[in-house]
Amino acid sequence: MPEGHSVHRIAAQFRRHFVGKRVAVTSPQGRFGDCVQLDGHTVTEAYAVGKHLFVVFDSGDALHVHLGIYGAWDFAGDVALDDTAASAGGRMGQTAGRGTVVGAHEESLASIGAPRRTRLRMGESDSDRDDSAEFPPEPVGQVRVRILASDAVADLRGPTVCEVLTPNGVERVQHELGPDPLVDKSGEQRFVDRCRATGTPIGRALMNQKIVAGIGNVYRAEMLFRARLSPFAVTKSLPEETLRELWRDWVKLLKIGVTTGQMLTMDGMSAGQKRAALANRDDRHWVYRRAGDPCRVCETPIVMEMMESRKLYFCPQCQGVST
DNA sequence: TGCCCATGGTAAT
DNA sequence: TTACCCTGGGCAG
Repeated sequence: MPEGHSVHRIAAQFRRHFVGKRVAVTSPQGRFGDCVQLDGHTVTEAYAVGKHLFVVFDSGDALHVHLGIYGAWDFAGDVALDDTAASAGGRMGQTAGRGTVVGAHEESLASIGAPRRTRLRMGESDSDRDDSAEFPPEPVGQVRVRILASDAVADLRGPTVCEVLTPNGVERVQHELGPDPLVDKSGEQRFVDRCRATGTPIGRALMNQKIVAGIGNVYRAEMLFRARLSPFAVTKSLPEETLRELWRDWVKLLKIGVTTGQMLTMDGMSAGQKRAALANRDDRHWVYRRAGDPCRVCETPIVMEMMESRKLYFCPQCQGVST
C-alpha cells in the first residue's frame, strides 16, 4: 500500500486539478451512497495527514479516504503535468499510457496507490495522446467514487475507508493521529514524547499511526536499518537523541518520497551500488523483502520475522539482534 | 486459469 | 490474536 508519501502526492494532485472547481461526485460501483452529500459542491482544500486523505468541500464536509492495502486513485484529464514530480528525474516523469505497466513500488502521475496497470492518463504530451479517448472515460472496474470536474477526473478503487465527514469528524480522526512531518512543525517533540510514553519495541512504535503518522512496513524496516537499530529495542529505553535522529530520517525520506514517488532509502550507498539497485526495482532496499539475501554492508543473511502479523526485515549483525 | 501475495486497519473473538 | 475487507499483479502449472 502507499505509505505516507503517496497520500501527500495524491493530495497535491487534488490541489492542482480540483481545488476551486465544482465537481460531480458519484459512486459508479454503488457502494458509496453518501457521495450525494458532496455532489455538485466545490472543492476548497485537499491535504494528507499520514496515510489519510481529506478533500474538503464548500459545504464544510470532507471526503475522508484511507487506501488500505488495495486502494488506488487513477487520475485522467486534459491537464498539465505535475511540475514538481515531472522534473524530479528518475522514472517518475515518464508517461504512463494506456496499457503501460506501472511496476510494483512505483507510481505514475496517473495512478497512485497499490501497484497496478494504469488505465487512464493525465497531462501527457500531445504526440502521445490517444485522441480516440473520450472525456470523461468510462469507469473501469470497481470504482468506489468518481470525482469529475470539467477537465479532470479522479477514480478511487478498493479503499479501506471512504466516508463523508463533518468538520468535527475530521478533527476526531486527526486527533487520533501522531505527527506527520509535512503537517506538524513541532512533530519531532511530539514523536519523542509519544515514544517515551510507551514501552513497546521501536519496530511496533514506528508502525503505530498514533505515535507517528505515515510510516508503513517498507519505511519501518529501512529506517531501522539506516539507524542500525534493533526492531526489538524498547522505545522507552532508547536515548532521546536516537529518537530524534529517527524522526529526522523520516522527515528526509518522506520528502524524497513525495518528490520522486518512490521509496528511495539507499541514499547512503555509493553511486555504483545505487545505479545497480535502481536498475532492478525488486532490489532497491537495504533489507525490505530481502530475507535470506546477504546484507549490503556485512553480508550476513537478512532475517524476516513476523511482528504483529506484518513481515519485519532486519540484519541481525548490523542491527545488533541476537538470533 | 487459479492461487498467492501485498506498502493497512478494524472488528470480532 | 485472528478474520476479514477488497483489488489486481505475479507466477506456477
